[in-house]
Amino acid sequence: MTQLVDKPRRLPLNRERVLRSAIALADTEGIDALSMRKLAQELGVVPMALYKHVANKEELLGGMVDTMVGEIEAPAPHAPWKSAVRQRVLSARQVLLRHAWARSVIESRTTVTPAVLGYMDSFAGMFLGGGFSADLTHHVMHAMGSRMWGFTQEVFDDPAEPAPEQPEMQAAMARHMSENYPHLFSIAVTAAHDDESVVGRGCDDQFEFEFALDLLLDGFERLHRQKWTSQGGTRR
Amino acid sequence: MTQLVDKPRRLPLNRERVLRSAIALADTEGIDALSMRKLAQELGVVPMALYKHVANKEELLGGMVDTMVGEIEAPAPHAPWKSAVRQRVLSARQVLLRHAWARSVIESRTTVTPAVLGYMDSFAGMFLGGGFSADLTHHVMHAMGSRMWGFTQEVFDDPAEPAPEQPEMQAAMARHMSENYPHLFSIAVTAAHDDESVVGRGCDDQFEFEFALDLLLDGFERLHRQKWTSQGGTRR
DNA sequence: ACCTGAACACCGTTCAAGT
DNA sequence: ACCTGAACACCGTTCAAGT
Repeated sequence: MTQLVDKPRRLPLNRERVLRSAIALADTEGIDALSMRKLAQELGVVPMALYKHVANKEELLGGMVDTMVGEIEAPAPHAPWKSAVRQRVLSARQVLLRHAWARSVIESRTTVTPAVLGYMDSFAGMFLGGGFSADLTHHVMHAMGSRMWGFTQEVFDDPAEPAPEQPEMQAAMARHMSENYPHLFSIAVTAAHDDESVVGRGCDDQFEFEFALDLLLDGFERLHRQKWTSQGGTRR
Repeated sequence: MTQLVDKPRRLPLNRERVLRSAIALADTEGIDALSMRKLAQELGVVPMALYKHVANKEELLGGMVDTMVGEIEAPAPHAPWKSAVRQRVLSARQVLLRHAWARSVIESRTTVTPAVLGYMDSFAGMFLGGGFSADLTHHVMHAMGSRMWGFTQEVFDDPAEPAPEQPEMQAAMARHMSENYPHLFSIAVTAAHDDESVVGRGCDDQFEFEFALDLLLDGFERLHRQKWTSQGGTRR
């Protein structure tokens, strides 16, 4: 009957603790740094111990996405569809900004968990509830794409890198840009225009996101008002 | 002076041969199957031999993207901006369909090579050439996002899996869907409606892509006509 | 029931050496 | 100049064993 208290008897692992720790690790170190081995180390446990609580790495990622989805606000109950959608997307965006890894995990979407399906379902429900036909809702959901989750493909950005301090370097880079990529240069300069920096980072991502979002929502609204249907369009 | 001919003297490696082989491997086996070691094996060479022609894996991927970008049609020289953009995006889409790996490689865009910048530059040039202000062009480029490359975030799809043959299984799945995800179910059914299958794969990706693309282009056109400017909007 | 040790089949990349 | 061998520091995961 020795005292068990003396032993550093860490509370036993469970799924929630594994997921929480994985999310914390991904939040702080980035998704690439999240390996089963590192996660186990973080939890003071041998790698294989994790496999009792999570089938494999894929399921771990799925679980992480599920808890992230849980953080997105529910749709406002009696709001008109447009503001309900808008608010929800922006809420998702806030969550995504807290969990930068979620973007890339959702992109490589081997993870269509029930929670994810549930989110998409309730998302579709906002359009249907707003009187959209099932047909239009379908296309509109596709058109939303990843914007449903609050992110855009940021395929376009940093045409100019931070360029640390040296004004000489910056000038050389600006010249290089203007010579080789005149169009990108001119739009970068315009964006920076009312900002401090000249070439780099003069871009308000939130603004760009809402610009595209509202463009889409306005388009949806127009089609909805016109009772647009794919039968009347060019389908097949 | 022995005959060199007898030795299986394979033509020496060079960057192009490495890239071509890498693309072929990624095209057929998928991007995950592309490792430096497998690629070396394919070329009948030890892994380290590759590093004489390619700095590291990152640069290999960059080179692959560059040759892919080269396959995208140049913009039609005298076409109005809208059809020029439209045609170019659809051409990019054709290329992307040939090289499925390109999507994910561009997404994880550690690869902003000169060729990629060149493509984006000429893309921006189509709007500027159409009379768009630099300001509007900037926002419009962001709104295009990955659609510039001919793909959308296919975050929404296969809510129902192939379901091989068993009609009993299919029925069970349909019931499960309609109970748990009623909204997704109703829009899936509508999409499948004029198709053969009931729940799965009733979706014409090309149609969805063009739907969203045209919605955006129409939106751009409207803003352009209205001489929209971010100063007049809600910016900052 | 839960955790561990040792092992397997992979990665990308380095360094010093071969021809 | 170009390629090789052996090694390092990682992966995810299996299997049989420990408590």
